[in-house]
Amino acid sequence: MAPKHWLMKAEPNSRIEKGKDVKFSVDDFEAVKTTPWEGVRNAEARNLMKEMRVGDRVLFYHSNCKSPGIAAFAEVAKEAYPDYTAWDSAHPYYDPKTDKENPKWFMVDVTFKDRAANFVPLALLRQIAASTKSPSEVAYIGADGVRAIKEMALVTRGRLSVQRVEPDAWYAIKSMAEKGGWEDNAASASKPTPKLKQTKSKKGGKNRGNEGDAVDEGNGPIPKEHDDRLPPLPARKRRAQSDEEEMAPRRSTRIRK
DNA sequence: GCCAACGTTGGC
DNA sequence: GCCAACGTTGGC
Repeated sequence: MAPKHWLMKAEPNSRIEKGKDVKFSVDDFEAVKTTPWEGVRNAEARNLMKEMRVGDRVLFYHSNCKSPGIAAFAEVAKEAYPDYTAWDSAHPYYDPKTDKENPKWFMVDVTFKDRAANFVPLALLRQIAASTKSPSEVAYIGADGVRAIKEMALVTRGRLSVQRVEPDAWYAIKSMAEKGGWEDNAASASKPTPKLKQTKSKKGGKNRGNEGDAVDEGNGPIPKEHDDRLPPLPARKRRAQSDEEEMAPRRSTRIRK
């Protein structure tokens, strides 16, 4: 049967969690090609991964960064199996409440397919979703594309790290990634992003691929775990209600305002 | 099993 | 770095 479509989020910027860098950018993804999508600690996201089948298509999304958006296309390479990182006490997403007899968390393997020739910023998707029709630059996605984008979980709820995507939305985004056509700043329309003159040094050889703009997280060297033995840490890594374990009743440190 | 407090997600 | 939104927790 026809492949289904999904969206999966990863963080392109370095962030240290329990001593490990959870960064997983499109460049990291392209370099490893296939990765276990470990670290998902949210039940709904996990359930969606269990529905995935080999060959399903995946939008690879850059999250929690300066220019969030769709950076690449990928494919499901292996169906859900227990996420062993939940049992590794040294792992950032260790979950002491689970055990091997009765796995709670699952992951799939995902294979990198193509980089988006044009990074598709969340801001553009929001802009499309906010209007009744697409901006003229992306008129080619048609009414169906607009409708489907309006309905994307990415736009309507945001906080889920693994989402279902309907085919029309997938095709619309695929076209946008291929054709582009929008102004660079259309994406950041609502946001005052002063762009400096581009006298900048053109990012030297290492094009980080964020055509969206140069987020560039500290050009740090790619984290060592890039050898094929160590899987990178993709996915939303938080969502772990794990630490705390049995102790620590909720403490009220909340001081807002 | 309700629901308010709490913590996390993640855009901005 | 702020903070809105929202999922989770746990007291009752």
